[in-house]
Amino acid sequence: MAAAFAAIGGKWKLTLLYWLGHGESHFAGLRRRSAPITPKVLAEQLRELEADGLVERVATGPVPAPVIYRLTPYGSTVLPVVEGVRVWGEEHLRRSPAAGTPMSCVNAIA
Amino acid sequence: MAAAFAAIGGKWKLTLLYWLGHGESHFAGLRRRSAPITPKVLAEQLRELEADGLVERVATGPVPAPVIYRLTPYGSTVLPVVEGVRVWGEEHLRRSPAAGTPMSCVNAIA
DNA sequence: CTGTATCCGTGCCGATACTG
DNA sequence: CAGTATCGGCACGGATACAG
Repeated sequence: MAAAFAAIGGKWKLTLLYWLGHGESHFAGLRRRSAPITPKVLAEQLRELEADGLVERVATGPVPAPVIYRLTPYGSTVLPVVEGVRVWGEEHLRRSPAAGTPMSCVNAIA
Repeated sequence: MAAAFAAIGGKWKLTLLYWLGHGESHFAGLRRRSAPITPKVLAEQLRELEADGLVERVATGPVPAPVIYRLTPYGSTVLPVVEGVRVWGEEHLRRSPAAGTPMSCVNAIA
């Protein structure tokens, strides 16, 4: 429980994993899709995901060239979990629409 | 995503839901099983879970009498999600045993 | 036994600005 | 484009003590 939470418990990690589950992406792409995340936080969360072996960075050439982020095979194993959370979250929204707004830590709509 | 995180993203909520999924329990029982949670935080998290309709309090008599907490029918719908997270967390522990110790927010072993 | 009150530390996140 | 640097805030969680 706690271990899982440590790996995917960041504010944006589920969102990032969700988008990466839809295909690899570069920094700016993730930033756009996960707005309004700041570059600093995005870099932090990506580095943590990378440290946990869920995500890998692949450089595509000499700078300036987009750096691609993609799920590792291991990272793909969380997708069902992420999807489960997402689906339940939608149900929860339908049940109590207020859930989307009043929270402080709720900005991303994945 | 964000809505789900708001509902179950507290530090102890997954753990509490897990235990409650194993049967209703009283305050002290939850406190013991979720050690080292403090009474203040336990009360907070339970109240939030209650506000989200996942958990209900039932008084069993005049004080001093144990107050029972149990999942609502709606609360039961998160159990699959919780279980998914838990199972993945175990896998993750096996893969990187370090995940259990270095994190700051990792005390509960559910 | 079931909580509440008070105080406090800090982890997490954010804004802004800057660099290769 | 892909980040890093610096600074700051504040909500969240925690310790301890007390109360019905």
